[in-house]
Amino acid sequence: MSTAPAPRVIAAQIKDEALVQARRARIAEAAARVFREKGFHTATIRDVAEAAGLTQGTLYNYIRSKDDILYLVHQDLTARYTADVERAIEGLSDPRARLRAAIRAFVRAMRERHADIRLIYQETHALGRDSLHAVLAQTDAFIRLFGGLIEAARRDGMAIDGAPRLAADIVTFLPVMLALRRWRLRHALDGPEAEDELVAFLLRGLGCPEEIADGS
Amino acid sequence: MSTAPAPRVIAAQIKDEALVQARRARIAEAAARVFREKGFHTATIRDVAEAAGLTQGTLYNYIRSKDDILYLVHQDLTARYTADVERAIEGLSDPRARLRAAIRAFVRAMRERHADIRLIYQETHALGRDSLHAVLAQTDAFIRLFGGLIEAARRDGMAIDGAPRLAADIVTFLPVMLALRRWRLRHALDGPEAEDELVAFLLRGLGCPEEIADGS
Amino acid sequence: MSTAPAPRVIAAQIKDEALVQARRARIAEAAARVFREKGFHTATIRDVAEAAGLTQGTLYNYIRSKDDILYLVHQDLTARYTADVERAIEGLSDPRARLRAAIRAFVRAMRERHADIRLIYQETHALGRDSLHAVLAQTDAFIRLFGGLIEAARRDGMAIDGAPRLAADIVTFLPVMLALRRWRLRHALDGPEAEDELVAFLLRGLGCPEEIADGS
Amino acid sequence: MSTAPAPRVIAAQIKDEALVQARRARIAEAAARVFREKGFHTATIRDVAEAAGLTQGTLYNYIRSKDDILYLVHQDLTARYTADVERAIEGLSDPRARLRAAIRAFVRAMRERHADIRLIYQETHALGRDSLHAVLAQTDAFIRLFGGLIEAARRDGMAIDGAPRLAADIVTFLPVMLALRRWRLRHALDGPEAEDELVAFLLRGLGCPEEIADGS
DNA sequence: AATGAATGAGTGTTCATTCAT
DNA sequence: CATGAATGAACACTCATTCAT
Repeated sequence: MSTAPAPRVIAAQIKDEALVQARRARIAEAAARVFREKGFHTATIRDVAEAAGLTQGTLYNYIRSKDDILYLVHQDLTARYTADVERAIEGLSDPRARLRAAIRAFVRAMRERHADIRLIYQETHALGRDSLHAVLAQTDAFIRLFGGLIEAARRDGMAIDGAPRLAADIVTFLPVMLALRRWRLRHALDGPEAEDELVAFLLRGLGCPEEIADGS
Repeated sequence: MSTAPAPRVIAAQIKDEALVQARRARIAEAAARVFREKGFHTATIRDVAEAAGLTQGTLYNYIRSKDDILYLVHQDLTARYTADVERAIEGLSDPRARLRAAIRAFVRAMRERHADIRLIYQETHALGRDSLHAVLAQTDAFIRLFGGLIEAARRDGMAIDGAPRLAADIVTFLPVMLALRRWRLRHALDGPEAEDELVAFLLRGLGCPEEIADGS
Repeated sequence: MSTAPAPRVIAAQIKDEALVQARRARIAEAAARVFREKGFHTATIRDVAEAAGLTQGTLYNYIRSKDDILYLVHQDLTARYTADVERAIEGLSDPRARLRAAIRAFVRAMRERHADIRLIYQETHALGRDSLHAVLAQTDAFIRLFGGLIEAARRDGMAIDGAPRLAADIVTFLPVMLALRRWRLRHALDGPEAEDELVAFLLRGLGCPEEIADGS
Repeated sequence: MSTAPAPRVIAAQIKDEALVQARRARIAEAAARVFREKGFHTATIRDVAEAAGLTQGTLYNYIRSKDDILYLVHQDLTARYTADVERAIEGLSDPRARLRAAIRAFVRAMRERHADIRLIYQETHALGRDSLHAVLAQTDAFIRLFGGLIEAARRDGMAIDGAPRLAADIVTFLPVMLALRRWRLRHALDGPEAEDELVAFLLRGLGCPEEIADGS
């Protein structure tokens, strides 16, 4: 429902649009795997092609450059956690319930998709100018999705007196900690407990601690 | 006061220890500049040497590999924001005041050192095994510094009922947003305002909102 | 009338001979266009196929290799200026008039077909062994055509006392200057004037300057 | 004495200017050899490096791109035949003698350096924009050198009534035939004979056939 | 201790050609 | 007879690292 930003167009040598879609999905998936393991710069096109079950030459029929691959990965991974959140609020109509569900879903996504999230935060800067803008636009749309949920909850009467203008940013950033601090949290506090604490912290910070009671 | 972790030892060709220290400081500073601009992988040893006013050959008298340089940079930048915080609480003895001052200082450091922080979060994964462990240990010590401050404040009677075990992590992660979301915040909410909102949010999240009143 | 050299045979996948002829004409024409713009090596088979309105696969039904295309182009372009000259002397029977008309026509062809001529002189060396021999034989026949015209004029009484053995070569080479030195002549001396000067120079060099009077 | 055009500057990684000069001379010489044999596009950087007795990496310390090498070759070969001509007129002061000597020297250079000349005429179009302009400027200067010689001879009283404005171009183009038509002339008319005929033809074309008598 | 030239393995990318449908 | 996806060998160029002076 959120206005999805126009994705960057990647030119292909292949005419069969359905084939292009399918292959690119496979490439994005395989590349994500490779990049997670070795990092974008260390990974070679050869690695990606092999992981995707394609030859180098064939790979280049579907993308134009290594940057295209990185863009494909970003686009795909961002779409995934966005879908997680959208799916979580799909049936709900109560604004407060929608916000709570969204936060929960996002927090969970950050924990479950930690490797993907780390990849994004590490390699976004390696994107070319156009790819970067497209990805940031996509991320921006996601953050604004939360902005809308918060605004609706407030209009519905929820008392949000904390960080009025930063709220959407905070809510979409703090949970990233579960991915970027995993090296530390894994040892200290694992699993869903961390999720619960984070959700509570966020709601309290927003100024609506009472929501904790009926959370989850 | 916090137990500083043993730094990784970098072997040098040069005997004069003072010279080694001085040169490495210059290298770290120059490399940080170069890496911020071009990223670690894109930057070449030549770039770093030139920026440091050394020749390539000379550079290699003080470091053993490109990874050493990245480690030097991490070590240096991490030490800087750590020092910011330590300096902020230096004269203070009241546990609550110490915690508040530390949070403030850290938030400010994240905003002012945004380029350095972004560099750290983007390139840490490029570190070699040993360098990575050393840097994570350093970061861990910093987080534990906050853990200690929080614990002290609690013992002093501060009501911290939010995220007891995650508190130190949250406090040392959320402000990073000022650096990593700068592409967005710059347009929305610039300068010290964002700092204030963040501090308030953190304190509220910790469960001690009354602290806001006498903040700063 | 001159004995046209046996052209190199290009094997085709297609049985319909008329279709093969038609397609190859289109390919030669399209390829010439592409090669003039980008050069033979820089141009891709894809470029040629597109320019000819064929797919890559179809293209390969009419030629066997990229070299075949280059040969087709050479063969075609050489035939064109040869036809220009042959057409110019078609109705004439007076040997001296025939020679003069041939020279004029060739000079004009070099100026008008400058792009084609440049293409020939630049890319002939890229031809494979067999193609090269075939093209050189074709060119040789063209030069011998002039040799015959000169010989006939001499037998008719024209005083040709200059460069008796090189005459045909000179006459068929000097005008090429209008194509290969176009980068310079365009600025200095454009259009038909250059043609006139060249013709006069050639006749004077051949030792029959009196021919200038009734030229054109 | 002629105003040499400013050559294109090629950036080097090496500081020792004398070394750069020496190496580049070797590279130009070796590359010319390789390009003559295989052509510019077919020759690889590896071929050139090997022929120059350098490793690939070292080669790139003295040039920036393959285009640089081609430029180096052009610049070198053009300078060679230019030097041939300049050397031939060095001691002479009589304008007519100077012109005659220059023509003779150029004709001889074209025959002796036929392989280099063919290389130039085949590969000039492969030069990049800047390189091309630099080379054309160099060639233009050479042609203007002849323009000056012709003008001086005319002022001295030599009757030049043929192709006044094209004279310099013709004189510097026709002899190229000895290189570009070598595939034909070798069989028909070899050695110095062809040279003599060409010189005679040129002088006759210029309208001063009496010069033939005291030629050579 | 400083210099800077040499090295060579490695990388992204291209493209002529083939062939199953 | 047409199509267009697949192939893989090849190539220009980079750069961290070494080492003789």
